[in-house]
Amino acid sequence: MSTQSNMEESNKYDILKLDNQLCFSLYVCSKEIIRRYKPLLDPYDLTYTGYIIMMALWEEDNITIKALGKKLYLDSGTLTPLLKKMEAQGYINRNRSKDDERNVYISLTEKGKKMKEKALCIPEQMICLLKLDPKKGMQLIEELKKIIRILSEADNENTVDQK
Amino acid sequence: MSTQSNMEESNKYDILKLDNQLCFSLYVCSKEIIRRYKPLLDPYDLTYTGYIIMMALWEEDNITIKALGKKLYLDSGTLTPLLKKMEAQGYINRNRSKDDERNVYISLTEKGKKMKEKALCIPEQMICLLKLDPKKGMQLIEELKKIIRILSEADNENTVDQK
DNA sequence: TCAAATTGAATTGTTTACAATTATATTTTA
DNA sequence: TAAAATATAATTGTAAACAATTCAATTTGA
Repeated sequence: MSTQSNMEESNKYDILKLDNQLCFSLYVCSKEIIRRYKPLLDPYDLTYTGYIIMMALWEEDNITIKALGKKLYLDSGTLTPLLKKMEAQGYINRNRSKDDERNVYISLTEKGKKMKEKALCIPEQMICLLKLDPKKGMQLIEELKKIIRILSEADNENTVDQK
Repeated sequence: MSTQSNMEESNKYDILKLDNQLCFSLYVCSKEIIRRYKPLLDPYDLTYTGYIIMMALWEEDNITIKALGKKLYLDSGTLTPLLKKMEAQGYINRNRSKDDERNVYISLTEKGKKMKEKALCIPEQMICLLKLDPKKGMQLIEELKKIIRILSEADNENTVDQK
């Protein structure tokens, strides 16, 4: 449909068209989905970023900010203020390690743990809204992870020489 | 690989895992790609958002902020300050319509038009970095557009009744 | 062992992004 | 035709996000 057809003449500027930009589609798609999370997360007074922090902790509790950032592809500049807010909200605790005082461990409070059960309806509702076929969805996720992997490998190639 | 295998036991909380979240993959993928645009756009002193504004205008020059926002999925709160900056940089002009003074038309300056030719290497370099197979890439784009379409249809369903 | 390098979190500054509101212009309708 | 409704940009306020820097703790290695 929008791929090259012999009806529309093609020219060298086609690669500059928004319709042919993978990144633009990703950018719009991710923003538009995240916007739809808002009403689902409002009852918990969490933003999407707060929600993925909770998901990371439900998978693995009591991890450092560093490890959390690696999982979520976020840095301390984003996480630190957000985690302080979530601590104030009673979802998590922040504990500086006695062993190595550089590390701050984040752990779930009872409230944070209890939320997991109630949160089950969030992805359920989102899958429904997206009319997502589970298989198709997982395939898409795998494609995206492949891209993410390629990018981080490209980074490594540019940094192996320094040691 | 990360889909259901009979090795790992599955439980009802699987849908809450980051690995199974389409939105999270989209979010990371789009952020990580956009971050890689930075060095390519720095020579033009444009951010990714400025770049997609340019792409929109290269496709269709002299359109209203409203139309630009619809194409790019951005609202005036984002566009107005950015367009003012890009006008100051000499890429575009902003003209309030004489016919209907509510409309502000955005058009490319000569500098803005000239950039199109030089910009060709930007998607080229990105495709190379992503090691993207053009066909696979377009398929992925179509999948993403399908999702975006479903979301906007869902919005319409919730607003048809008001008239 | 102690200076230098590295690490992890926090801070600072800038840019995006969106919701909600405001201001102005235009269109509708009573 | 005047009031009400609608449309478009601009503004305001808040939250993310990241780069770059700072600070303190730890590790390395000379």
